Amino acid sequence: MNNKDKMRFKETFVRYIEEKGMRHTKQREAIVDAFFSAGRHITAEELFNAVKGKNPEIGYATVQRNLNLLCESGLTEEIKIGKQKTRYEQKYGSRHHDHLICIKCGRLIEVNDEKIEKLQDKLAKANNFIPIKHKLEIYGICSACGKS
Amino acid sequence: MNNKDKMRFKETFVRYIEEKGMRHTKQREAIVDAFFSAGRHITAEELFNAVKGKNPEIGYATVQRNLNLLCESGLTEEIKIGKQKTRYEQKYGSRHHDHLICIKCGRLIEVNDEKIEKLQDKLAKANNFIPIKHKLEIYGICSACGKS
DNA sequence: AACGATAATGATTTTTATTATCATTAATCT
DNA sequence: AGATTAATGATAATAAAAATCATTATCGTT
Repeated sequence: MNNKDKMRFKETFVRYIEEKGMRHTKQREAIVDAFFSAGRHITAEELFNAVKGKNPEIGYATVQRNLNLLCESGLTEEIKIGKQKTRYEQKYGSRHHDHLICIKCGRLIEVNDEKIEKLQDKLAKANNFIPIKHKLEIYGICSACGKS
Repeated sequence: MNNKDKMRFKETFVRYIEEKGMRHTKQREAIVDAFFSAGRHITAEELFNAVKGKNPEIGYATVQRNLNLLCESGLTEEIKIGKQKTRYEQKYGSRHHDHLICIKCGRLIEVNDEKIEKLQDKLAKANNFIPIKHKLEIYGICSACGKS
């Protein structure tokens, strides 16, 4: 995700915050910034530690709360895999994608298939179901783990 | 799921138990039986209450443990949706299927599309990924909720 | 059928992630 | 600047699932 996307992401979030009559704070800013410097699929705890580097006074609850806010705004999404703790993935600037999940090393590979997307919509409609979003996870062995 | 399937399911489970050097107990029997009488997507708590009807002395931990065993054996699968508590779905005798999930009423609709299945395998292989299983969940509004 | 080894049970505690509480702080409006 | 009230941070509460452990029950062996 490039810098332009980051700016847009932050602007979108600020707009969301303002629309809900919420306030802009140093902590929110720090959390959103750290969210980008960190890896694509981060846990609340990891993000907390990352933010603490520059803002030692930050509280865990604040990080958790703001991650929840980001999710509510639709800019971010929770990823839950098996017994792992919830990870957060930012959605802005990245097209929708599905995940290949390695059951050996836990690697997440982002993939997309337009045909599958279309067939999913068709499948939903055939059941008089209005599709809003979907989640496709394929579990298996990644190329690295397949060699050993 | 008919009675024949139930018998096969139980036999398969017994075989699994024996292979692992585990023992057959009244509680296991009662839990597996209740698992069938109950709905298709049941929580550990619901199953516990169901079993307690006929076996008041059953412990919660025993139900949980045996559900975990069923999952390990592959006969049963966990379904986690949003913040809901884990539900368990028996897999034996029912072909693989995906889920349409109504975000209004929570209804689970089981669906299947052979074309999607094949494209998924293709997608995985294009990434040098060996697919083992997958999970497709389409969230949206079901026909009943769409009317109101 | 009784014995012994040990798996399973059931009551309870622990763990772990997330949410709620609440006094204090700080952002925003007038 | 002052008032209002949202946000924070420390902590407690929740809740689901897993771990612990003394007791019970299963099952192969005799």
